[in-house]
Amino acid sequence: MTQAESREGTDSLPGTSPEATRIPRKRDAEATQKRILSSAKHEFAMSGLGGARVDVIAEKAEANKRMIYHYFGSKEALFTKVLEEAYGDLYEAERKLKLDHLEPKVALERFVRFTWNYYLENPDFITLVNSENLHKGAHLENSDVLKSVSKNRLHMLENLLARGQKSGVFRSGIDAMQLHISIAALGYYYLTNRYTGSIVFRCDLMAPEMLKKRIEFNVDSIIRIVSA
Amino acid sequence: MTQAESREGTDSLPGTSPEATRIPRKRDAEATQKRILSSAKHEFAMSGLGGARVDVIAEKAEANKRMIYHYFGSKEALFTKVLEEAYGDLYEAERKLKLDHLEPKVALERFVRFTWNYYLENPDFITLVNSENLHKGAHLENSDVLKSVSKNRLHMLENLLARGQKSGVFRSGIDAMQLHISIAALGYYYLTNRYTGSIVFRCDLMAPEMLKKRIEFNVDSIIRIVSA
Amino acid sequence: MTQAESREGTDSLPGTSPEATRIPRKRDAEATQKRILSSAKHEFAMSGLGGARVDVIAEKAEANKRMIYHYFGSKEALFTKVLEEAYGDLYEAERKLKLDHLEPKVALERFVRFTWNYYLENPDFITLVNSENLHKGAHLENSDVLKSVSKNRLHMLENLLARGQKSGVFRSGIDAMQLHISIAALGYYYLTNRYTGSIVFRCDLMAPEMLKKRIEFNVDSIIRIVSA
Amino acid sequence: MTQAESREGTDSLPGTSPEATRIPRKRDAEATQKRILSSAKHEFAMSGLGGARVDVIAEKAEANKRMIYHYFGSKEALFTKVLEEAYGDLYEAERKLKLDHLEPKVALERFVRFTWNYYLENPDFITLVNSENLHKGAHLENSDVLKSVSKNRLHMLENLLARGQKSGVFRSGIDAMQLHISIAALGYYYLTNRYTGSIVFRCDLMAPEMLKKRIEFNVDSIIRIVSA
DNA sequence: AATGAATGAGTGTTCATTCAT
DNA sequence: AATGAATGAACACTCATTCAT
Repeated sequence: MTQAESREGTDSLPGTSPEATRIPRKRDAEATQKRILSSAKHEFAMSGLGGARVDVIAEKAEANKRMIYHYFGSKEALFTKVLEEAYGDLYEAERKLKLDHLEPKVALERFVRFTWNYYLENPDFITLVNSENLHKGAHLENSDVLKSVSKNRLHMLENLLARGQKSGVFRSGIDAMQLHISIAALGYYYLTNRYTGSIVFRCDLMAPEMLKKRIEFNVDSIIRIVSA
Repeated sequence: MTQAESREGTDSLPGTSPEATRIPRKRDAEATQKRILSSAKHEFAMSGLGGARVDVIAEKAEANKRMIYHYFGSKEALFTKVLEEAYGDLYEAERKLKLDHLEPKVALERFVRFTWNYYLENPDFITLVNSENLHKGAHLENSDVLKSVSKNRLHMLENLLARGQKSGVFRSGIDAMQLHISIAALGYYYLTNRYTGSIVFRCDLMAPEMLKKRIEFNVDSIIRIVSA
Repeated sequence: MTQAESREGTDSLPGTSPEATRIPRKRDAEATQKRILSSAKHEFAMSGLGGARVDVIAEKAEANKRMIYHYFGSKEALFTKVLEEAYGDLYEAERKLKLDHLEPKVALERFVRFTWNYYLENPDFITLVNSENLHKGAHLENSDVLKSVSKNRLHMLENLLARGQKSGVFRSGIDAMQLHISIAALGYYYLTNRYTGSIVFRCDLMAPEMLKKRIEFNVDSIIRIVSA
Repeated sequence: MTQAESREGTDSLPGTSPEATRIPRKRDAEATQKRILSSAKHEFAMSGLGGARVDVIAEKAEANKRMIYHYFGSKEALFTKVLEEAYGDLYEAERKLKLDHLEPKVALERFVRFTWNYYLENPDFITLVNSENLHKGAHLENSDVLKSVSKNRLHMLENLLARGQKSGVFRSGIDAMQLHISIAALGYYYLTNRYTGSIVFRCDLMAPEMLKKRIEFNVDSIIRIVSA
């Protein structure tokens, strides 16, 4: 199962200006893989693992179907790769937040809003995760990538809670994982079930003012949950 | 889209004579439909709409595949029926709670625990709802059954909040729908993502002590959210 | 793996004449299976297991491709069935020979000629067996059908040899299996390699006079081998 | 299906000056071709023409797939080349036997044993020939190589028979070709059908003592066939 | 001389659905 | 009421071969 074997990296000859003379990518193996991954992500998110069609993924990636098997081995392996990337992207975005220097309450609010916005702006993530859970986590179970990427994922929130407790704004005894899950839950559930929710509650849950209402409710809820 | 409410329940009451004059039990058309629905619910929950196999549904229902088309018209219509039943069951269980005579805080806690337990005991519900949302609610969009069954769904919570506010235990200005969604969210998210969650957080989210921790955290959270 | 499940057999109501009123075969499951088997035999013989095309088999059987999987489960299972039938047919033809009442030498000659003619008239048999041996016997290894059908296959020849030895026309100490194999070999090899043979020996091995020459040579050879 | 006879062989006619000064061992083009041929022989023998995979042949030859097309033109042309080599090797081995100075009976026995051993030690040969015959000899039909290599193939046996007849140990009127074919047949058939044979006769035809039994039976049979 | 990227036509197999009884 | 037979379109995946470097 070859993948990303087109490692060439530092081919910038000394003297060539920084990004300027980017060599046009041999015959574009890397670009093809990227297009396939992107297309696959979209299709898997839209239709689930079973529902997505390899032909469609290939077509939308402007690649030959055969390339998918050449680079990823199978539909399921491609799905795994897509999931790993999706998690990786989220975690990287989380890490970029840099909340350590902010006042704990402000930092927490920022994290809640970030999580909400990430779901809103990356609707694929939610459906991908749902798909994987429908399959009982079979594709990530043995994923070293996910394991390495999700290591120490609670550190940030733990630090934040510790700081808040020390300064007296947060109560003590809060389980970081439970809080983390809750922050995700309040946004995720609303968005993943927006269709049935809109029918059941007879209103458009995705209307801008509804979205605004929801994020404010969530921020307020989380603050209340942790407040001293 | 046939309805066929399939009423039968407790048939042979003690004391009724042998086979007596009891109406000859409409063959077992009704029973067949029930078996199909039950089998379909399980299969759809397990594999999604696309992943479920009509053959398997028929086989597990000990019915002929043709019967599915005879009674329900199509796989999608069957899926719709299954969803309607699933929602109907939840709402009926909710209605049976009878929280009106309880102290507001107690009643709310009871509702949170009920919701959590319902998800735990009816894991099919969660995956069915996920499936329908993957399909953008297409099967329930025009469902009169769902509409009628979900009418006034917030009444109970609204009354509860009003009572709590009047007695001073709940703060004012709480949006019943947002709260309702949050109560569901805190349980639903944890359970629907239990597989990826267990990988990411490196622990068995379904271990009894973990489940206990979670429901207590949820109850505490909701109470904090509404408390005055 | 359903197969031949359309057993209905003794549906001849008492009173209906013997074979006369043959019921017109419901919706012809049996006939379809037969057509598929026959078509498959031909295609497998012509192109081997790997080379045969399921589509072509279906088409030539005037059946839907799906039926192949309905009745036989897979291409390989179909191949197995074809092999079992092919062996069954040969053995049945062998059994019909009734050589017991013939003078040993005459009987042996008859058997040699029969074997040769069977190969000539059933060229499929040879290529099917070659195919199966290319696959190291994987499809017949666990075939109960073959095992049961090939039981006591040497009896006839053993009896024949015993009779001949007693009457003094055959020498003693002849291994029935080796002889059996040799009888087959002398015909089989000539016919299975008729194409390369014709090239190598620069003559048409299938020309009528060549065939005649060959069978006479074989008869003579076998008789010499066993003669006292 | 392009043929592209892939002529390369002996193109440097003796006397052409230019290249004169000993060609510097064409890089390792020659070695690559050899590795490809060897790998191809094995794969074709194992899986047949249709079943062999160009990728696998290339991989096992530690060569690039493209090289196969560069040197041989097509899969079928490669197959042809493999066949030609296989026949060439057998004939060369035959020629090396030098039976002319041996007593006719001894010489014949030696030839029978040689043939058997060659099949045993070169199992590829048998399956290759079977494959080609499955394809009706299409790849060797127009092979000048095979034609030239198989010229006068019967000479040796004809001489041997003549010598034996003259000395009175062999009977007269024996067709050399039929005998040649029979010698091959008795070994070839046993070995090519060893898998189905072992199932049918319920014994391991490849067990050392069984092989011994067979070759002795064959030697004895051939001697009886030709004896005066 | 040698190689990885790319392809289109095809493989066996599966599916929801309809037909005939 | 119930069933086995039948179907056509599609599906994931494969292959020999060619292109570009």
